[in-house]
Amino acid sequence: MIRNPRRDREITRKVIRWFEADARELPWRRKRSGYRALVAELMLQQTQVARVLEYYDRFLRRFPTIRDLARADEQDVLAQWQGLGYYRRARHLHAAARAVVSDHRGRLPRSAAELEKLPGIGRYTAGAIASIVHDERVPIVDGNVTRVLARLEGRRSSAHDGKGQAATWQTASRLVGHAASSSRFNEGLMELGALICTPRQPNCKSCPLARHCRARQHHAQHLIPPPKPGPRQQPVHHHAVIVQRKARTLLEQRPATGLWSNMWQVPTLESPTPLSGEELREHLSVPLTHLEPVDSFRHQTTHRRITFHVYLGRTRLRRGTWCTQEEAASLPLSNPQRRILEIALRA
DNA sequence: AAGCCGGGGAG
DNA sequence: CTCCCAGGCTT
Repeated sequence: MIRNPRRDREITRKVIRWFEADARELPWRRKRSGYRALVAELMLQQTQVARVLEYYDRFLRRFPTIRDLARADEQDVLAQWQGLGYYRRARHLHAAARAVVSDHRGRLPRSAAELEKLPGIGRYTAGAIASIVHDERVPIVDGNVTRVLARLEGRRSSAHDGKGQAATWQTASRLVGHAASSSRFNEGLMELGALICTPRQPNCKSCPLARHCRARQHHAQHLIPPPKPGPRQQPVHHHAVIVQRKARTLLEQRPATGLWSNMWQVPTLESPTPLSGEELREHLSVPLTHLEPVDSFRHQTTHRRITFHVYLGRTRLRRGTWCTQEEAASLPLSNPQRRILEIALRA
């Protein structure tokens, strides 16, 4: 590794200048505060900006301060998060807010080291809040930065394994050490990855770092970083039974761990294979007097290919949580379960 | 080090 | 279809 401080400083200047000229106007950039950054960063974990835009302002209107969030019921927080995915983030955000109120007098810590002690905040998120809001000189590495720096340094191998990530953190740390503004350099590097140095067809003609980019010098932009093999999706079958009685629908809460934890659903039985009506009636948590299939659809998550088999059922059972459509709308539901309630509305 | 956790958009 | 996304936690 050849050190070149002049090159490093030039790179940080180029990134900062480009960012100041071409950065998008995003809600969390309008006003800066630790709380606003905290909400934005948790929502943005493994989630694209366009998707977060649909949630960010609404969430802040519902929970204007970190104390409002700490006071809220977890089900309310989950309901605000509904549809955004990775719901553990919502519970982490809620727990972090409560920790800040109980341990820090309601003031979010300013240093990356203190922030990283909060639930749901790892090295990236702590560095992002500390550097972007408070200009602390700490590096950040997310998916965008991994790609930008791998190309900039022409590191073809192992961008995603332990060694590759360590090298990327090293590079990010070295560069931010030369930056006139940690805030604008760090955010600029991510913005560059999102807008210019994109995974498939990077727009090198518009890139402020084109002259410094080793990958471009070797015409290897498309080879870096090598694609990361994803997990294989297992096929599973969810048999969901709509049970209605006097304009109310029977719902149950999912377990506290695993997929869609603590969220709600119509009585649903999961199985590796499709079940017959008899098998479904035998093993469903609710005794049925009637059962008929009405619909089916597919739903994908990172680790599963789920086929939802939707049924209409009847029961004599009176116990349980029977909800009107309005009540159900306020509960946290997965997207497929929300779709099933739409089917129930037409049934 | 690898698995788990959502959902949608791009190509 | 595949790959990716302002990752973190658990095992």
